[in-house]
Amino acid sequence: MDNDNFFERVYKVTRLIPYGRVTSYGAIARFLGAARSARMVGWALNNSHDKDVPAHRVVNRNGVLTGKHHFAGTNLMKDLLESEGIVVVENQVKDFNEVFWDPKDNL
DNA sequence: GATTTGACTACTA
DNA sequence: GTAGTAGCCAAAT
Repeated sequence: MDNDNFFERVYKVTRLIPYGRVTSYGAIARFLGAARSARMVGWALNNSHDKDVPAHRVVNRNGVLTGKHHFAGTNLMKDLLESEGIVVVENQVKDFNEVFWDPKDNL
């Protein structure tokens, strides 16, 4: 099943992120019950290369695109976010609190 | 099987 | 408000 692994769970939640919205690693981790495993979320997304996971919509709690360096292009993450209507300035999401989406909102 | 790492978060100075 | 350190859990080597 795709729900057996922690990774798959992260992918599923990340895929639930609506258009023009972003979330934080901690939010996803907490939603999965691994409140203190935010780093695991990042690691899971690292494996999401083969998955259809919008990892560019996941940022740290500060709204900073910490993982942009892991993307193919340096500005790929920023470009993707801006394409969704999200304003990104200096690798940081503007109005992060407004575009922030919590997985709990899906419940 | 033990050690290191890693796209984080929270606390403390 | 900024900077540095500690804690955390799970996978990779």
